[in-house]
Amino acid sequence: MKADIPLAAVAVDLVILTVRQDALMALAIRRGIPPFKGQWALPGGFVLPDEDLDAAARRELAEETGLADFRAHLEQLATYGTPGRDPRGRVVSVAYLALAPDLPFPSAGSDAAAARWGPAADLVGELAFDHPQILNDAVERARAKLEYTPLAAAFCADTFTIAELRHVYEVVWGVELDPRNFHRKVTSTHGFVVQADGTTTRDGGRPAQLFSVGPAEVLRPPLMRTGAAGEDR
Amino acid sequence: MKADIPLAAVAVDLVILTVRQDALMALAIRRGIPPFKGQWALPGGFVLPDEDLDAAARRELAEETGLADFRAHLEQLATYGTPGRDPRGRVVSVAYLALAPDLPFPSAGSDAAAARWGPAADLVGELAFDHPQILNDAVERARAKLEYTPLAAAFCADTFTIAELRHVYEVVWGVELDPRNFHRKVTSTHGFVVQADGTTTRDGGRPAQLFSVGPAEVLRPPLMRTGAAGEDR
DNA sequence: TCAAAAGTGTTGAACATACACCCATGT
DNA sequence: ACATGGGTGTATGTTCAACACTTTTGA
Repeated sequence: MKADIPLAAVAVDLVILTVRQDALMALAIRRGIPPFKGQWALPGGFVLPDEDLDAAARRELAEETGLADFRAHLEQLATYGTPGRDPRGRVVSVAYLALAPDLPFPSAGSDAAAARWGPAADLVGELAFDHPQILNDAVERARAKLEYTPLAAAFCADTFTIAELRHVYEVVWGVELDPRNFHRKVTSTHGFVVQADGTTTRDGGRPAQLFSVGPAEVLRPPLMRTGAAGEDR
Repeated sequence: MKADIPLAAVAVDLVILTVRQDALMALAIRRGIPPFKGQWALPGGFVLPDEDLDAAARRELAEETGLADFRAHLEQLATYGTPGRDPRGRVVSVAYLALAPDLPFPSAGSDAAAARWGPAADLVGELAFDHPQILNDAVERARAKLEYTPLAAAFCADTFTIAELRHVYEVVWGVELDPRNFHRKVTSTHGFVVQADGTTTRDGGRPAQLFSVGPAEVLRPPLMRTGAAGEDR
């Protein structure tokens, strides 16, 4: 490569979101090494030579969550490269957004002294680097994507009830949805969910049919818009 | 910076789209230096030390189009960093999407022997590097964004008629829209367009009211969906 | 006066919201 | 039996596609 081309370190940072305890949560890592040692930050790390960006993100996801071959949605979010964003020098960071179901993570990985789930709203005020901005962008992206993709199911287990799926929308959007209209809408949207075997009463009341995500078809039309709540009078 | 952190060159590549001659066109540069000398590619260049990514994109936009202080929409698209995508070595490229009105560009810049507008559909088969993929992603993004943002006006001059705005949608989406329903929809969507002074007959027929983009307000609701054409019988 | 484009009115269909109401389980 | 959540039916309102019709210019 020509000598006069400026070089930079390339990192990937992960915003791993999940719905947990009625809140939208993100995974944060307590930094075990400088800079910002002891502070919370997004999980991430440098891209290896000859490693693809997506592969680096997937590797970090597996490392930090302690789960290999992890069933989660992962997509590139945006790239942050403002000079001075990392005191070590020029670091260009490619941020990724991961949506995961609520699983009890072993967490705590390589250079991390600790890891924790925190409400996204709270973490924005605690993270080091420019990670608050990245987290904000990630949450905004997630909110937007629920509107026109069937991505909400990425927050659920392999099989789920319609009510659990509705809970995802309610938490991510901070609204209440009418259970009856939501049920109709989801089940009548072709390709969104497909009936799975069995029912469950884990939410109490009448047994609920289990569903799983539909086959990877194209789903162009808008899937969900607001649709406010209502009460029987 | 620690010595064992792998470094990479960071570039910005631009997909500059415009609507021209009833087609969605992109700006291509004939490369004046190796690699791929003589072939067509997207305009772009390396990010300077201490230069922000957005600033680098804006600088390249000004350089390649020959227009400084350019009134165009510019947003980050995605980042491409597959090892081997550039034969010179590890190059991570942050792609930007620009939407410009149809202006007669002086074009031809620094290391470019020539520049030309080409239909996006054709250029996909001609570009060097992984630029066909970048162009594809850009067109897809542009198409999607017209649906839920007022961005179509970025393809128009400072003032425009509703018919000109409709033409943008028709070309980008490859559909025909009903002029009457489109007119009603656009003018009744608060904050999309505001009446400007004067009328024009440049499209023939009855003089058309001129409009300009509304003040930078929030426009969350979906602005445009298909809405096929129809004929009076 | 005719063609061509701008713009308004109206109607039937599709869809969304807000509920009443019934169903199937655990306690 | 009754509380709890699952799921269906239905009326009312809103949005949208289709298209008839009027307006205003240039040729």
